[in-house]
Amino acid sequence: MSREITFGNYLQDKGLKGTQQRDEVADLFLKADRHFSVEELYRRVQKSDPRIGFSTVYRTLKLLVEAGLATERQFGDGFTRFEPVHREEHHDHLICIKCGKIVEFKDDRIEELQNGVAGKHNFRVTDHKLELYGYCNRCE
Amino acid sequence: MSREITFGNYLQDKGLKGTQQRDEVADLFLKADRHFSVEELYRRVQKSDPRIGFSTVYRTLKLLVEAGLATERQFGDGFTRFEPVHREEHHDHLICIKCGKIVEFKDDRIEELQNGVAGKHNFRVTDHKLELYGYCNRCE
DNA sequence: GTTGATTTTGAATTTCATTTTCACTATAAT
DNA sequence: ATTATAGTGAAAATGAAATTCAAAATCAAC
Repeated sequence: MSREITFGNYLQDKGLKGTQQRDEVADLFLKADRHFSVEELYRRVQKSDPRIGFSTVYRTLKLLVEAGLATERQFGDGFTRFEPVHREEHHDHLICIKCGKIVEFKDDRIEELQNGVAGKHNFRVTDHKLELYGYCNRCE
Repeated sequence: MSREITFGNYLQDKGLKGTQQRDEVADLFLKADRHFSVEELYRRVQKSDPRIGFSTVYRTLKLLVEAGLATERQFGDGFTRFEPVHREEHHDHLICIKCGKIVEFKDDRIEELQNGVAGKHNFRVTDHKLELYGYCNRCE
């Protein structure tokens, strides 16, 4: 009986209104399927509709997070970044500290070991973050 | 011929001055051997010497990072946290999202797998961050 | 131990990403 | 269409972090 999770459905379920701005921001964000700082997404949004404001991009991104369609991350450069959630699977990041390139990866064995560690400390893990910082082959 | 890495030696090598304030801040920080937000360390410093300012705590913490005696971390609560570096070994964190408890752990097998992943993507990893978020047994 | 060039201090100010405000507009249920 | 409610965007506010600057402290050379 559960509906598909879409931004539109989320808004409706919460009694929030669907607006042209929200749709545009969400579309651009979700279809690009990569990491965005608010600034980056704002610039992209501006190109397709210059009348959409910074606040709206911010607010929409937060709604997407609430809806479970985006996650918020800090890579330590002072800017919060958002990324679309791929419903299938979790992933982690390799970050080049020179050029900023971000590569996603996934390793089931690492996740297993993580659960083992958490168990040893009597934690129930609900989320995790693994980031590897270094130099990509171009910057090396 | 390399000298021991101490804060005093670092300052001297860089032509910086050793001051009472720096010593106090560094001492309290290093000997406490736990995570601090700047605010937290500032409060502790205030108790032993109320005339030491916020900026000095900030600046000293940054110097400690430069000296390799502290690392800077973001746990996503909006405050930068600093922790003394234990020269022996790297460690990761288990964080309770209810009470804020932070447990350190280390798992060599995870580190090995990380290096494997990085290699596959032609990255040379210089640092990494692994954080497991969840509920500790008390908050569960 | 005094000097004096230079660095550090700390209160206050500034910065800057993010959040909030508020007058106005758009949405959607009736 | 009306109306109650929520959303918008420009501007202002917020708050953690960085910076400024006059006064104070440090330290190498005397």
